[in-house]
Amino acid sequence: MTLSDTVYERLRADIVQGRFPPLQPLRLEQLKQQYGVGFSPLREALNRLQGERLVVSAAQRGFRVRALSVTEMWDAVESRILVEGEALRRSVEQGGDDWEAGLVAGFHALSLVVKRLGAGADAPALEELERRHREFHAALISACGSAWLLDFAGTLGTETERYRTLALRSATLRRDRDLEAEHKALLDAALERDADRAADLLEEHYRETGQFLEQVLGQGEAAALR
Amino acid sequence: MTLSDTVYERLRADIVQGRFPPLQPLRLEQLKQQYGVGFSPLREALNRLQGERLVVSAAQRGFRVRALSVTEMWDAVESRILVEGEALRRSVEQGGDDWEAGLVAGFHALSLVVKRLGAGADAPALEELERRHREFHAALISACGSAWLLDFAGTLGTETERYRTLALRSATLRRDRDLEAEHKALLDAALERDADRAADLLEEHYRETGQFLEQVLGQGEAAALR
DNA sequence: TAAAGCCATATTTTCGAAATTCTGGACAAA
DNA sequence: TTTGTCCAGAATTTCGAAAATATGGCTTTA
Repeated sequence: MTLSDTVYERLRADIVQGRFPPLQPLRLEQLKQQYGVGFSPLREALNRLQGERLVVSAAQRGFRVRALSVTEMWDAVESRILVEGEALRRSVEQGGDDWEAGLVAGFHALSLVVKRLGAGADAPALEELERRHREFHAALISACGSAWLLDFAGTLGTETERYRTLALRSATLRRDRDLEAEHKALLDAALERDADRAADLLEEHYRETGQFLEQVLGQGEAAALR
Repeated sequence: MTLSDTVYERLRADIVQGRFPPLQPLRLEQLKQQYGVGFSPLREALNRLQGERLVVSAAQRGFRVRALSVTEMWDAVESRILVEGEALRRSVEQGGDDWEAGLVAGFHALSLVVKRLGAGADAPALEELERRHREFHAALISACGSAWLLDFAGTLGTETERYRTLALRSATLRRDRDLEAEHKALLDAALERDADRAADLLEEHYRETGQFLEQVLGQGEAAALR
């Protein structure tokens, strides 16, 4: 693993988890201090992040964290529904035993951390929740057989993760929403090989999240979107 | 425009048009000579190309041109049908006067170069054809309103372009296929605001191209896929 | 003969200095 | 007052050398 790779991962995490707010200029001199590396690995990492649409750059004017907006959030959510919906359908149709095993394992791991959390949820616990959530959804579509769909799903996943971390800083999940039940229903539909129902549930799941995000972002953290 | 940008575009064109064959190692010293720049802009360009999946890299082992294969080609084609199909539907539903104007203009420009080509087609003429073809398809989906779908469509477009340029070097377009008619039908369906028909035609159009590519790649240029 | 260790060479990766380019404010002219 | 120009400071971009790492052939050993 090169220095570039390390710095890439650290920068990525710092952006996704909102430690660099949207639109913040990423000054090389400062990052050099912060991460303790030279210009070269920094610029390489930033160029790669540009490909994932986490940063933007203008010639001779350096890099900035990409902006967030409610409009853009809905675009990401709807695109995700399209891409992951199709990937899920294919997985349900083509997935083998190992796919099913991965699903069950992923759901169980997610349930455990959800229960453990209960009411109190500090930052590292939320990160763990986010990670297992991501892994469960990755497991759902893992047998789709398309590298491109998985690629796009990954990009959209980190994109929407930016909004989730932003929202969860100011609000806690609505009590009237039973996330565990939504995931359980998704798991059941997948195991029963009901592709249409699974895709519908996934669509519903993501739209709900979108509405939640819109609500929170609209009121509380509007400042963070500028 | 920085040196990085320039070198990025040149490298990109050289890969897409097959002047660097698949799997070819991209040695920095050689590229340095070839493009007359230092290491920094080269590595930045290569890192960005990695994000577009045109090159791959392994730590301490440099960069290579990404491989091509028939399997991967079909994945790209099918993903393209999904993404552009949805984008086209939305464009047909939401597109305004300027969208229609762009469509008609794009189709006309494409027809002109197709007619001018006739039988003889040298390399620069083929590049022009490819450009207008790309622009017509871009115009079709340009009013979809989704930055993400346009982004994915662009990536898949350059990916499939790699296969087209490879195939067109060894084979000429089948005579029994009337590309102009296919495009005309697509244009008509779009202008008549028949989203379903347009999407079906687009799907057909891309699948036909896929079969053509499979045929050519399977026999003639199989060596180029390794 | 086969396997393991080692060295010379080729290549990538990183650094810090130098060159280039932008920004914002002060000053002058209309 | 407004507009335009110029300059100093700040930031990005580029370069070439130095450090770190892989590769392939050679020798040694079992």
